[in-house]
Amino acid sequence: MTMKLTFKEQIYLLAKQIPKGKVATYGQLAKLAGSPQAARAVGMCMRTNPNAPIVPCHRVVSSTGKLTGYSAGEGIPTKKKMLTEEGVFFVGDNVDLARSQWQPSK
DNA sequence: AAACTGACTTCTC
DNA sequence: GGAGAAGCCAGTT
Repeated sequence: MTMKLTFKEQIYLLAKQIPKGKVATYGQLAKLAGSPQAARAVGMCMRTNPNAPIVPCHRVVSSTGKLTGYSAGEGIPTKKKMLTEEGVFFVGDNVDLARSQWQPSK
């Protein structure tokens, strides 16, 4: 049978699929991974894993578009800067999800 | 194996 | 829309 990927493995695979200029919410990834209520677990995976270069965790934000946590650089400020550079739309300090949320194909 | 933790989400006021 | 409280999940100790 197939190798059962751990929850975080799936999260990483999904995160890597987020296109530049778009963002996904923790809950969104959780849902795509098969656990709609595991948004919290998703955040933890990002935090407990220093694989920043292979996983664009800066493209993952909260359901309100707020930038929560970021271990690299200056933290949130750096995260916002990176997203802005990629062309993500902002409304103040929050991402304009209406325009910049990733919409994966089914 | 149990308890604690946390980069979440949703509800109510 | 902001502040506070409760619920849920997987990982770590």
